[in-house]
Amino acid sequence: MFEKEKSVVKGLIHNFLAGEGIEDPQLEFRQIPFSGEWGLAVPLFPVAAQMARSGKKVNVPKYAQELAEKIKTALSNLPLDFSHVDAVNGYLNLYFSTGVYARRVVDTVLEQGEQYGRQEVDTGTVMVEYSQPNTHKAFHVGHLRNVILGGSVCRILEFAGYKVIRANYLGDIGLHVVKWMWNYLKNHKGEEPSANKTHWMNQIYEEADRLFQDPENEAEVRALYARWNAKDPEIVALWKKTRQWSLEGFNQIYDQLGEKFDRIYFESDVEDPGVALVEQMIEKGIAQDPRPEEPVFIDLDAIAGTENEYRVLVVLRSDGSSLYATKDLPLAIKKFEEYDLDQSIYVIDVRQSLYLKQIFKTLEILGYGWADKLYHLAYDLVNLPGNVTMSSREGTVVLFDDLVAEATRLARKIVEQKNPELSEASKDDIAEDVALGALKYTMLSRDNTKVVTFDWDAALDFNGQAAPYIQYAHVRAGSILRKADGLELQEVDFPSDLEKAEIDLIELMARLPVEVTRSAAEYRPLTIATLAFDLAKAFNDFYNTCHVLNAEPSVRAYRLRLVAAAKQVIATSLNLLGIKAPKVM
RNA sequence: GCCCCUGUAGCUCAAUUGGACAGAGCACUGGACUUCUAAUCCAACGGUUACAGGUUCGAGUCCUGUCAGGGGCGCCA
Repeated sequence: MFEKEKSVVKGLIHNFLAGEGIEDPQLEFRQIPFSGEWGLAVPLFPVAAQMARSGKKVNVPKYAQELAEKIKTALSNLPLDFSHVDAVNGYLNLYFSTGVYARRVVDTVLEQGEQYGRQEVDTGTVMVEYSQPNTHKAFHVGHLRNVILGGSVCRILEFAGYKVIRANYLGDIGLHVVKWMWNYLKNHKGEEPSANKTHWMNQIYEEADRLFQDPENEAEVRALYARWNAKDPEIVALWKKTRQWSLEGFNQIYDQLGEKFDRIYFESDVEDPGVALVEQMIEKGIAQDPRPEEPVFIDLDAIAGTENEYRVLVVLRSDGSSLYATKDLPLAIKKFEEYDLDQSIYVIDVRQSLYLKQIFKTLEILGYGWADKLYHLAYDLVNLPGNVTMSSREGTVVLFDDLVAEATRLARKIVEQKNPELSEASKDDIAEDVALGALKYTMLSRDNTKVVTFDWDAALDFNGQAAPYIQYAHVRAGSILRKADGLELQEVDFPSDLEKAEIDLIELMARLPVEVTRSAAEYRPLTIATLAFDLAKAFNDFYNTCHVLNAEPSVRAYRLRLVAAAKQVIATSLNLLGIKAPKVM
């Protein structure tokens, strides 16, 4: 927003330093930490350090301060809209005229509306593969982190200028599917899924998993697996039908979460191509085939000339059946055949880091030039208190629909208290927006590399640094604007003696574009989550200290614009996190 | 044994990527609703950034080592 100012200032400082005999100085702009006034800070330590390195005997901090003071004097005629300049602690601080800055930020936000913050600097097509659930099984809190992270990263990348293709990869084959079908045929034949399809599918799966412990049952499942492998038409038909149920169940969940996929890949689609690819790799001498004693493998370290870095990747079982690696290789290739990708991102938990590194390396060895465009976006697990991993065998898994139901019930109770006069339908909507928002925010407000510890109390705590707090600020802003209906939102000047609360709020709004770029570059929704909270906090502070509707007309005029702009930026940041911003709550 | 991640206030987490005084929330304590929605705000309390060295004008951030926790390392997914 201040590129022009930056380049002008940079030019002036360059000229001055050149006069001092300093060529090609390292100049950068930072934010001035003290709130109350805006400006650009130029640290002069790098320049002073340059001098020190060039042989001159200087005390760096002292010299930096001297330089800052000299430049300050030289800049007596301030260009553009700067009001004053200071030299402090080795920094040259250039302050903007408050009113001019404030108006520029607010006008920009209102002019660009929901496009404010959108960047066009990053272009290209990027595919993001995320969610990747197994059909016929449950959807639990661990899966939730993946979807929420992947979904938010997609929104942020789009907002940063990329064309994003959302991909999902479903585990629709394997022992778990056969177990499920066996139990269905034996104990549930003819049944149809209940309203909550994923829940119903999972119940049958968990029962199957228990029964599988009995050797007699296991033998039956193995027999069914053989029929499945032989492509018995009856079993294939059942598989397709039940897979569809699972898909519909997942779509219920994705709808609720606001996620949509552009391309769905099935494990079953890449199994045969994978086996064929393994045969090719054996022919080329890339893979070794000691079957039947041992499985087909690739000695990556031997090929790459490394030690203990890539290890060994097993690509086919000794009985010829496929593994994850068998299928991930052709899948990667398929993606680049179908789309012209500049980047292909895998949102998968951190435990698979080595595995994905091996897959990427193998594709490089196979000669695919795009292998360097593959990126593993790793995130850590969702554990239970005491760092206990959730396990369906232990019965410690928290299912998605149980969690959402409980959170929604609680949110609904609070809406009932706060706003009893609302219609039942809108109470329901608000409760769901609040509940899902809270769950999403919990997942997105910690770094990808950190373990999320799930506990019910924290998940259902709607106070403090949480989505409902941010949503509430948005509601308050909307409420003011609604009551101001009839008052024109005309462009007006901002005074130079703004309140601290107003200044803080405007400063945060101005940061959105930069944060979008950074968040996209790092695949970290966290930075947006932090900004959203800071914005809400600043707005609530403003709300308490600065009255809008009953302020005198000249003040009211610019504050109304400020409120409208703040509402917009809060809504945009929530949207980037995939969190709904309700109108009332 | 080797590799990766993590370690910051009692608890859960930030920290503009090496910059100015390490900041929030929760909890605890004390205050604020005849005023735009109190799902709010204000104040107070809380720190040897795991430890020890090193690099640097400057280190929570980079390097080395140690300790602690988690994860990964040939036919699981």
